[in-house]
Amino acid sequence: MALAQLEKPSHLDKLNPQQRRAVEHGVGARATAPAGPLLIIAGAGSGKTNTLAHRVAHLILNGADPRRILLMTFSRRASVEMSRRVERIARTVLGGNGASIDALAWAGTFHGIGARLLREYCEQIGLDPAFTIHDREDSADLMNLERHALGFSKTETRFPTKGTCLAIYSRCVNAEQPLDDVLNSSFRWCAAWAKELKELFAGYVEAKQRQNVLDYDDLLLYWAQMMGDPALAADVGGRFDHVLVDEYQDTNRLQSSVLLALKRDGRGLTVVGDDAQSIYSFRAATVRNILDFPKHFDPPAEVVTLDRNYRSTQPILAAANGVIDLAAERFTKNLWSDREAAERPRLVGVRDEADQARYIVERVLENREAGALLKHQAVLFRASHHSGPLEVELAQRNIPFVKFGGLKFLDAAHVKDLLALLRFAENPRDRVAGFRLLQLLPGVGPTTAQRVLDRMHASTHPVSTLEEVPTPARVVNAEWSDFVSTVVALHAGGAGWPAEIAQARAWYDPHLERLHEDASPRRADLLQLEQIAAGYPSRQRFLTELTLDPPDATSDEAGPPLQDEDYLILSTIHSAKGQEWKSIFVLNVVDGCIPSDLGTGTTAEIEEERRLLYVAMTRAKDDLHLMVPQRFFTHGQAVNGDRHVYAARTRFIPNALLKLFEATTWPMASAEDRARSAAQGVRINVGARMREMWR
DNA sequence: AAGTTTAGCATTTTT
DNA sequence: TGCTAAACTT
Repeated sequence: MALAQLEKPSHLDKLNPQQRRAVEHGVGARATAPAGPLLIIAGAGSGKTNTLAHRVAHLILNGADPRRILLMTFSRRASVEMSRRVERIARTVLGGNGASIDALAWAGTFHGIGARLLREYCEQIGLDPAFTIHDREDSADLMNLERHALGFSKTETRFPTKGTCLAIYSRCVNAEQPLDDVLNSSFRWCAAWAKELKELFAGYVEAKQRQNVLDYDDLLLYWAQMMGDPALAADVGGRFDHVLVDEYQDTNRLQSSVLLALKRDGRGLTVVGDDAQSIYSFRAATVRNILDFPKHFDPPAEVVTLDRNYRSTQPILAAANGVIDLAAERFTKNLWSDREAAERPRLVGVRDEADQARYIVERVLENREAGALLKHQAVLFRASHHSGPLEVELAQRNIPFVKFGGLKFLDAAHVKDLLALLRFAENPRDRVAGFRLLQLLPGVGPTTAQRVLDRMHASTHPVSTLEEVPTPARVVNAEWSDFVSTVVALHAGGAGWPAEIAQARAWYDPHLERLHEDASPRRADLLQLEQIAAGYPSRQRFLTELTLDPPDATSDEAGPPLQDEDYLILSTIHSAKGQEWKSIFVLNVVDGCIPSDLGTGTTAEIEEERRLLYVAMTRAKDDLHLMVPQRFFTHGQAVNGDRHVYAARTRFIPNALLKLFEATTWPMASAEDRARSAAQGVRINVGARMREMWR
């Protein structure tokens, strides 16, 4: 490895001076210990991923042990990409001869790394190693069980729904704020229920512990708690020489607590982010983490700012800068680029969502004719359902597409059923899984299910207790014994993985047939699940990884396109984070969609919506189309009804910014049409109108 | 106690 | 509109 230092460090040649500073910070021949903390403020398209990957590779090439590097990214996708790049850079430098470097052993999301550490340290912190992890919906279900048990579902005035309760709980944990503060700041309408909520949360926490399950928040919370013990903290922190965190603007208080506990003096710590792209405050992320990072340490962290954009043409950047310039608070500098281009981004007025879809399809095909792959073009939107009409148009015109964000494969009932069986076999105390599973049997309802689970729960060997439970009154004997023996066999794990999933599917199949009219596409989904399962070494790993990184392919009849096929990208703006495409189309750039009219409309929320538009715009390399449909048809009427509302261009692009755009209408409007739509210049809240239709 | 029907409800973004 | 939860029937 030392030889690498003697070679010309060609991998640094392509970096600009700031990037190079970020990469080389604290790395040198004389440096024996990891350097002090580093903050990289990296604007959109400034080569952030590349810089971070180079830094990791550079550390390794200078003798850092890749097994002692912790790299935390926002999503699994980002983590895979980062590992790939690090390896490529290192391989290039070392040439074909040297054995390739060890892969990064500790690259993943905060939650994924947390889960892994907790499995490893579970004995020290009194956690059963067979714990299972609840996804959001499972957590809400458990919250609901508790909500019923405490009688809050039958209150005089309506008690918050399970989802709201979980959201409140989750914010308390992630923001490290007391319940009263959270109620006051974010859930004002639930403030009257403070006492009951506290009781509910206490019950929820106890239930989780009894059942040996953790929710998403626990993965961070337990980790943070573990770091509260000096000996454990030293042990865990001592495993890593370097800790690097990507997308730091989207981390929350709890995550920063974990991080600071890992590296209290900041040595070896690198965080990267851009406050202008902070879009996850609904998940309790706070930009204060990134802003306050330098002064956490003495001496303060070194700050390197990357403001040269390599992605977008200058006119696109000018427009994006224009939008973010109007933000109430700005911390980072404007980006600059030397990618000259004549074309300004387009602001395209269309009549309605159907025209919007037609315009996009035409443009996408045109681009393809001109040589741009579909994969290099993306349609972005605020909310998952905004792409509905476009999806219809794409299907009609036979254009393949993949959608990111929104409904997950795992949300489908049949997939959840099968996973419940596997999870119950893994952890027979998991009540949410058991409750769902038992009720699949004809003749078992909530009461019987509860009774069986109670009995299992009272025992130290829940599975052998299950074997002793007599067949419930209305259940067919054969069905019951079939069920019990399946659970027993899976729990024992004799068949091995992934054979177990075939076993589970065999048991479930008759139930699938009985419960669903459309059994065959669902069966195909389960086969696909089995394929996915084969890629994991064990049931536990499969369940854990699947919960932490759910596949986002929706199970359309067409099935997911094959890898070598070309397809158009559809994505929520949130899911588009960190990515780039040649052409970008942003749907519904109107008030009511961006900003979304949901939420209470606080200044902070509005500002986040502005950043969301900024993120969407800065994904574009060569062309950018912002779509502004004028009419929205309202739901709840016959297909050819014409009740509709008018929308106004988003408030984030006021008249003063119009010079930065090429304003067009499509199809080419006649003079009267244009006059008429000009007369519609009233700003109307579309979403509110649409909801009013149901009042 | 299960299973079915109807009434009432909210309706983003995700690890 | 599409879903969940309460009310109703078997």
